[in-house]
Amino acid sequence: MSVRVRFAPSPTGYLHVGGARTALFNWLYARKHGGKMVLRIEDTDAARNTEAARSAILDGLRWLGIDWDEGPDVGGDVGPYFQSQRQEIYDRHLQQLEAAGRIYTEDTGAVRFRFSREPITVHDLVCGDVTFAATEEPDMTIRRPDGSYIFHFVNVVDDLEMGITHVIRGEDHLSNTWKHIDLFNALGQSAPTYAHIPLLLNPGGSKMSKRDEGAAIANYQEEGYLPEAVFNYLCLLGWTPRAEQEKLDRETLVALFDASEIHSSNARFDLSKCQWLNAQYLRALSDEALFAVARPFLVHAELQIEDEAMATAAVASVKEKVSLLSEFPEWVHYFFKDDSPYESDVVSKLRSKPENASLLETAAETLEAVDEWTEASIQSAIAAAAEKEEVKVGALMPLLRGALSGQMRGPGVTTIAFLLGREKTHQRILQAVSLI
RNA sequence: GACCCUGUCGUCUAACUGGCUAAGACACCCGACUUUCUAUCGGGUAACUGCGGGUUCGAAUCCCGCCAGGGUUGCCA
Repeated sequence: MSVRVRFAPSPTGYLHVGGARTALFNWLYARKHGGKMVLRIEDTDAARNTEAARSAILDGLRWLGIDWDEGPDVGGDVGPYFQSQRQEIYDRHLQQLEAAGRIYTEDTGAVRFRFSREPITVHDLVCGDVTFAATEEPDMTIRRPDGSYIFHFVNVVDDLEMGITHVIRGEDHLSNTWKHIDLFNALGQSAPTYAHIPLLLNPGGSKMSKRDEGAAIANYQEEGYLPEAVFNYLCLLGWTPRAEQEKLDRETLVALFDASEIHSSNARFDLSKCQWLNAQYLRALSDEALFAVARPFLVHAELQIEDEAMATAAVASVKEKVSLLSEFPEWVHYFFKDDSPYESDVVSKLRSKPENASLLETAAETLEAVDEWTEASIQSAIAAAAEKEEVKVGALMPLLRGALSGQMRGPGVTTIAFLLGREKTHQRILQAVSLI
């Protein structure tokens, strides 16, 4: 029997990291075993079921590169893939339960499922065999008086109808799984194989909630994470790929994935490691690819991109210094704007010695005299200025850095000057001198 | 309360069926390098493996008890 897994989010208006990781583990399992990934929208709660809420989930999944073989937008043989459109299917299964004598209707009109009240064992790929004693809970409601159905029932019916072979979901469902198995049995079917994966906890140690930093996948996109980095990081929580390094691409992760190696203890979410991984991915990009992904962030910061080649080089010049795309503007804005203020440590550096003015003026002169504007010629012009002023090159460089960029950090000074061009280089040095 | 899952550096995790000095990554600290850095390189702090018993020549690993954290216990999903 070929593998069929599913991710079944309810439309809440955003994709939660925990949900994303659940989707991701399902996806890995499907791809690893050549199975099908089904996406089903659990929108039985009409109040929350909006188009915007639904697309937020789909967008999040697509951004992460998690695709589905059946579900919204792609269709499939066992649809519809929205629970809100499956009423007749549920009605049919309710009748089946009725025929089996397993339901009864309350005075209020709600329908309850009669538990078998026998011990039930969940055979779980992650947690092993977990046995629940015969329950003493009241029978569970599966249909409301208004005719709509409750989660546990529709979830089971859909998994059954959609031929789901493996249910990979958060551990918060483990305690209710016996109810699902009871339902499967009552419908004369055997339950799928379960794998309950550990929960994602916030740094405080409780279940990640909407409010926690990093809870919504859309935030990662906005803050300049690359989807492959987030994908990679999420894999590392609760599962250890057996590899030399931790930066691993999708194909490798699929190849290494083994559901039985998923841990059973919860994991806290560590944003700084996710950032570190993102930095690794940024560095691995070509200059062109990096510029393509950084560009929207430059535009958002209102930097005017006139010369693409220059902009590409500017972004590339700080590639190793940045871990999020959103950090680029603050590192490169002076390549695009002339009115960026000098940072305070730059001003104090410039004013630290009275002779700094003449040093810079000399540099301006030797740079003006350069024939061809290349990094090499810029380097020798600066060296010449230093020699003329009888100081070390190392004494002049920081001044020039501050004068040209307004910052005491950044790419090499010759690179800054080269990318700025002869004219702006000259202007900015004189501007700095006027500040002294 | 009851039931379920879990417990190794601050965090994520290693440690084959019990066997080297409990390993790595992130973070942090220090140093070096460099014209600078949130970069790079090097080094370091950090876990009596939750606690207490037991089995064993030997326990992170097996057993018991306790404690702690998380989860479930809806006419939410």
